[in-house]
Amino acid sequence: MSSPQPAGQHTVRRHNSALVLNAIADPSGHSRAEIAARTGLTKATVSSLVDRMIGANLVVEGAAAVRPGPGRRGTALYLAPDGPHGLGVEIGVDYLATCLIDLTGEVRARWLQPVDNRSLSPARVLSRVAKAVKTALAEAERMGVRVGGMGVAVPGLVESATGILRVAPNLGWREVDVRGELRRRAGLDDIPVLVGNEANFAALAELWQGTGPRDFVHVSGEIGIGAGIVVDGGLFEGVYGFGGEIGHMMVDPRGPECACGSRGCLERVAGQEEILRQAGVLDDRVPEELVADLLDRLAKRDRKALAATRSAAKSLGVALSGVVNLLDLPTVVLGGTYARLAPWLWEPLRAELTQRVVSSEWSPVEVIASTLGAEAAVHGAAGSAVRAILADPDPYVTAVLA
Amino acid sequence: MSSPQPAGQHTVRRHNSALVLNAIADPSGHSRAEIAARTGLTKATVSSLVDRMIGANLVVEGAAAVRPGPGRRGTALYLAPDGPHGLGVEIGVDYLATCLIDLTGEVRARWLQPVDNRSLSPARVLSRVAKAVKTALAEAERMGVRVGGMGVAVPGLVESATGILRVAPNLGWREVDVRGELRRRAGLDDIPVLVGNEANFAALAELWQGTGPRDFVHVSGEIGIGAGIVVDGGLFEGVYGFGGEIGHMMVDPRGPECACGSRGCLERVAGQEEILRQAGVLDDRVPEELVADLLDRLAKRDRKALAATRSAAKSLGVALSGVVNLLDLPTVVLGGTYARLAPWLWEPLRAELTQRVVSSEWSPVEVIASTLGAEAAVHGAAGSAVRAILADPDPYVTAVLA
DNA sequence: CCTATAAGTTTGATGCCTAAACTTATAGCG
DNA sequence: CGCTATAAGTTTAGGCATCAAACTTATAGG
Repeated sequence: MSSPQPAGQHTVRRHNSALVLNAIADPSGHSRAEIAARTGLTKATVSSLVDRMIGANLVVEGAAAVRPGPGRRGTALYLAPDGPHGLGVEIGVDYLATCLIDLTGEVRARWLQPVDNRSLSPARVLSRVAKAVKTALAEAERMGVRVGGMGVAVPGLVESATGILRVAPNLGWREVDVRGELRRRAGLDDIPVLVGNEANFAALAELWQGTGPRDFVHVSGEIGIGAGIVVDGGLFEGVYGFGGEIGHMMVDPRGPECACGSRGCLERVAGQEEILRQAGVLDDRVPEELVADLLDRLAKRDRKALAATRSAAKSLGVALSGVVNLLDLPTVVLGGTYARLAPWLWEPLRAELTQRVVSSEWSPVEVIASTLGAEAAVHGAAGSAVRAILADPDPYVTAVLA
Repeated sequence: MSSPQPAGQHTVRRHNSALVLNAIADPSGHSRAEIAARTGLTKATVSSLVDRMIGANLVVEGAAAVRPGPGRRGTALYLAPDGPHGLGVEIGVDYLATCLIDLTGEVRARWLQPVDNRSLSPARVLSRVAKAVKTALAEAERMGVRVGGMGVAVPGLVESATGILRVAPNLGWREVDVRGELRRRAGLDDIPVLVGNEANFAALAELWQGTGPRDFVHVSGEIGIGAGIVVDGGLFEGVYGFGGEIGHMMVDPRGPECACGSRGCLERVAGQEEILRQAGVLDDRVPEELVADLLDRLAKRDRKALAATRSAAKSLGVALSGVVNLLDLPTVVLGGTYARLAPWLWEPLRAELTQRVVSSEWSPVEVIASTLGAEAAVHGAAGSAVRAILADPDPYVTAVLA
């Protein structure tokens, strides 16, 4: 826990810089005068802060806005498309993804390579990752943009203070210092690196996509089941960063045994693998094909597939109603494979939630499907870097101008 | 959601006032120079802020500190014992409690009246409460202290934005505007009133008591089972204020039917009533006597009592491991009746948590029993008022000095 | 071309903080 | 007893970010 810091004038500027930049982030483009009106600052202050941010290449002036009536036209302000970019990396179980994202959240470059990372040692995987990072950095240099930060999504428990990956069951990793290794192997001396759980980054991607809710729990089921909790527009990580573990919440004490040693864990009962097994489509094809097969059978109203999905939805509803009761969240977002299964999950899931959530009478729980595809986590990872700048631009501005 | 506010010099003073006052809150008593050193502010700034707070009667100077070596002695600063007090009210199911608390958290006056509030209409209960509030305010006037705020603990779901009690099952209340009614009936025009859930206030009392953990979940089981979640020294309330509902988390899908319509809810399976029933001590005596009987039997190693308690502990462990996995909390605090049962709950509870919490290998979950008695909730309610001032003293100071 | 209106800049004042000098108070020592 | 070193607390001058208000620039409409 860092001890609280005293405030001075610089604190004021820092706060107001963030306030102004977030007003500018509106893609419709506002003038300095409009920003002043909507932030409550004076035009003079806004001008002064905007000048600094233009100098640091966070903001650009656009064309004069067309506005009816008399008076001078304001110059619209936008986030600089060639401002600092965020680099996202995802170490998946069977692929490696990277992308470059600009301040507006637009993806400017992406890479995807299928690799079976389970069969490789962490050292080999990390050297591949380092190579991918170098490729992305080279591309950023070619584009003439600065990389302001980097996010790395991993399918495991990451200790937020140290960035150490404590365990990634589906990767077979334990105690890997992902941040340190990447710093060393890819030469990232001056770029902030944030390592985090894949489900959490996916939830953040959902948050930053469009104008969705600011409070929700995002569940995604691929190999495991992960949840990302977003409260008041920020990720809830927990004290050590291990928050959002929902996979081993117990749904049935007499349920099937789980690899973790307990019985009836959500992951074991409502995970992708169990749905496929119960639907009778589990064989040695790649997951993607199996899911496609399942969706096909669901569309054809296959009895076993429907029953399997319905049963999973009910278990998911039990676990999620616990989450919602505890955290009082108005929205559940289905991500990953659950997003694709959403049409069949919806009704039983909603029924469970309505019945079990104590406050549903006053604040009904909304269930929505994510519109982001499989790349949600990389986007979230890349986005975390640019969002860090948007949320607190002044240190970046000061560093650039110095 | 309130839109973000611009910062100015007043924001700086406000922030630093809180910083300084929190340093002064250390009961060992520090001089201005020490406060300056530990906050990072200059002596000049600290002097200026302290002068204002002395003027507003939040801080008093004590005797000169005895310190070895040469040099002038500093004057120790303390929270003013006669500064603003907090008024706490608890509307229990079968009692009404009030208390006055000073800035240091010391209880300066307390009242308790047994009343069966279930059998009375909300209007009648509220008029009793208003009377109790008036008594407390009169006592505060007699003591010559100002009442800076008031907290009201109720056993139900309170919407934080409006202060409306949506439902209190064990009281049989629905949609009661407790804040508005009390304001009207007790004439509290200029005193801030905060209405909240009893379990949440109990958790806050635990937080403010001594130097315990800043992140924990506090479970208390009286009639229902309530949880208060404290994260980073603040209560996690959820979007609408309905957070911390743990009583209807499902522990066994084939368990006994619950009044809520589901089966195997934690409250039904591990609540005080079920423990007493399974132990064979449930009759028409008052709850206090029944619990005493149970404790007696446990001390005498009564088989049925031990089995009942153990079974409840396991169920509690299942539910709490879900909570801890989700929120990554390092500590579970047992409150209310569970605190008294703690010696018999510990072992099975810890076993469940260790087995089920995914991150327990890196951050073992600590289980502790609350040292606060049945009055935790009133203390928390009263404390919330003084803590509001301590957390942000400047508006109060400005108002008093104006 | 003049007027009204609005955007954006300049200027002076205000408030809070800092640094450094200054005053006050105390122990240790000859 | 008085001198010196040391530390607490106060005073003063200066910096900095904001604000209010005056000022400059730009545009529509008559």
